[in-house]
Amino acid sequence: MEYIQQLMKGVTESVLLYLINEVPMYGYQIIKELEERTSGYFKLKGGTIYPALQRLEMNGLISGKWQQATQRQARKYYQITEKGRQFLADRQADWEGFSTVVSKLMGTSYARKVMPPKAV
Amino acid sequence: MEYIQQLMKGVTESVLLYLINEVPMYGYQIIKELEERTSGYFKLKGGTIYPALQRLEMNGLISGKWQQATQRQARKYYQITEKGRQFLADRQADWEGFSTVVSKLMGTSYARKVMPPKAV
DNA sequence: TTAAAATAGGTAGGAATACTACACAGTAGA
DNA sequence: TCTACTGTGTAGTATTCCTACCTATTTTAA
Repeated sequence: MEYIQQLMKGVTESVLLYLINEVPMYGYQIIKELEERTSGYFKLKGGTIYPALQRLEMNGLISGKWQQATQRQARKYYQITEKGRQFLADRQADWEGFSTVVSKLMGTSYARKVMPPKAV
Repeated sequence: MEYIQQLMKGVTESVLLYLINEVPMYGYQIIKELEERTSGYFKLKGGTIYPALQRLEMNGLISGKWQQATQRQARKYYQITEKGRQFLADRQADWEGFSTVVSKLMGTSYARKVMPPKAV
C-alpha cells in the first residue's frame, strides 16, 4: 500500500490542478472530491494537500480567495491561473508519455513487443 | 523535464526488478538496456541505480554475484529471488491500478466518464 | 446537555529517494 | 597521449509525502 504513496508523489500537483481547473475548490472539498471520484483509491491527508496548495499558489499556478461559509467559518477557494493552465497541459502530456512508456516496458496494459536481452 | 523524474521515483524499483526478472543483469547493463528499450526516455544515472540495487539486495529481493569480465575488471550480476518475484507481481498490480485511476481521473488515454462537481 | 464526529485550515519533523558531482580503475581508439 | 567509454561506488542536496499534532466551528447523536 505504501508504494501507491510513492507513485502519488509524482501526480499530486497535476491532480490538484486538474480539479481546480474544472471549477474553483477549497482544500477540504478536494480531499472529498478525490476520494469520491476514485472510489476511495485516493485518500489525501490534510498534511499533504494544504502544503501542496500553498506551493501551487506561491508558484503562481493557482490563486486563493477567502469566502465566508458561515458567520464565523471561512473557506479558501482556489482558482487556476493562465500559467497554471499551461502547466497543467504540460503535466498531462508528461503523464501520458510516462505511463505509456512504463506500461509498455513492464508488460501491463499493453502487449510486450520488445524482446528480452540475450542471455549472459 | 524534471517532473518525469518525480514520476520515476515511484517505479524505479519495479522497473529494475522487472528487467532482472527476465535475466540476471549488472548495473551498467541495466542503464543501457533501459535507455534502448524506451528509445532514450529513461536515462538513469549511476547515482540512482547503484544505491537502488543495494537497497533491493539489502531487502532480499535480488542477490548479487561478482563475475570477472576481463582479467582485472569485475561486474556484479544480480538475479531475482523468490521474494523479489512476489514483490514484483505486487508492484505490477499497483502500477496497473494506479495508472488506470490517474488516467481516468485526468482524462488522458481514457474517456472521462465522471461529471465535474456542481459549480459553487 | 454533553460528547463525539465532521468540517476547515495549518505546522513540525521524519522518511524516502532521485539527482549532481565526485572518486577510482580498466579498456579502446584517434 | 589523451579522450571516451565501461563499471562501480559515495557524499551531500532537494523534494515532498507522511504521521502526528494543533486550533476552531458546526452538526449529530446519546
